[in-house]
Amino acid sequence: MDQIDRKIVRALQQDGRMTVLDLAEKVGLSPTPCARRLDRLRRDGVITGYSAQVDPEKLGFGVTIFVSVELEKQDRNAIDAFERAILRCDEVMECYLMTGSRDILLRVVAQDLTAFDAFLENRLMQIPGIRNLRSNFALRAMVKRDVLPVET
Amino acid sequence: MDQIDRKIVRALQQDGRMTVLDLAEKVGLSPTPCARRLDRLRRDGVITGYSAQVDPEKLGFGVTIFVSVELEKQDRNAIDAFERAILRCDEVMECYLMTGSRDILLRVVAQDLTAFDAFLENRLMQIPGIRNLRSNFALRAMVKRDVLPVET
DNA sequence: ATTGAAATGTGGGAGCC
DNA sequence: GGCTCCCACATTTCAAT
Repeated sequence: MDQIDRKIVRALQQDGRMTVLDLAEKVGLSPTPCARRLDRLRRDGVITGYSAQVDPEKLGFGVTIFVSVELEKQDRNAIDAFERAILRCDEVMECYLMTGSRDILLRVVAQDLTAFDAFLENRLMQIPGIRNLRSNFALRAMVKRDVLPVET
Repeated sequence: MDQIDRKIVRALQQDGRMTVLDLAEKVGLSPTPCARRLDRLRRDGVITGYSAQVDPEKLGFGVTIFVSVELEKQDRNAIDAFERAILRCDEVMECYLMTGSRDILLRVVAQDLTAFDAFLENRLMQIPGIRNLRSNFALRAMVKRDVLPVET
C-alpha cells in the first residue's frame, strides 16, 4: 500500500467504471502495472467489489430508519445468532455492534411506513433474544458518501 | 421503470464493472437496448455513479463512530448552514436529518480515537449552532450492504 | 522484480432496419 | 428491440531497466 495504491483506490471510489487507461494516466503509470496493482488490491481484499450507486428515492425507497436493538444476552453466541439472522434481512443496509450496553444499530430502508411496520413485525421481531427496539426515522439524507478520506 | 430496469439496477449494484454484454444476457436483452436503458437510467438519476467498494480496515480506518448532533435552532437556515459545513468534512460518510427533536445523525470514520478526537475538536465543534453532541462507538460492522432490496 | 511497449481478442457506441 | 461496423479498451506476451 504505497501512495500510488492509495491514488488507485481513491480514483476508483470516485468512478468505479473508470478504464484502466484513464486510471493509469491519473495515477502516473502505464496501463500494465496499473492493471497488476488493481488485481493485487482485489486479491488482498482492499477492493472488495464494485457497485452502482443508486438513488433510493427513485426506486421507491423513501424511508430510512435507524433501529437500536438491545439483546437479552450480550454473549458471543447471542450476538452471532443475531448476526446470522440479520444477514438474511435485505432491508438492513448496515448493522453495527456498538459499545456501551452492546446495543446494535441498524440502518433499514423501506418503501413506506407500512412496509417498515411489516419488516418490524415479520422479520426483526421474529428474531429471538431481543430485549427491546427503538426506531428513529430519517427525514432525509444530507450526506451519503462512498469515498473514504484516503490521503494521497 | 419496468422489471427489466430493476434487473439492470440490481445486477449493477452487485457488480458495477459488469460489461454491457454480460448485463444484457443477465436481464434477457440484446446489448444495444440494454445499453440504451443504462443511459436512460443514468440521465434520469436512478444510477448516480459507480464506486469501488473498499475495506475500511485495510486502509487504516479502524474506527466508526455515530455522532448525534442537536442544533440550537432547528429552522431551515440553521439546518442549511450545518449541511453546508458538514459537506466539507470528508470523515462524515453519512449524515441524516432525523425526526423528533430534529437531531442530526452522522456516521464518521477515523483512523483511530486520536484522529476522531481531532475531528471533533477541529472540525465538528467549529461549526456554529451546535447545542450538544453524543458519540457512540461501533465495535465492528456486522452488515454493510450496497444493494437496495429491489424486487424483480 | 517491476515497468514499459506492442499485438490480439473482446467490448462499447453510432448508425441502420 | 435487434443488427452491423468501427474504434477503443483490456489482456497477454515480450523486451528493458
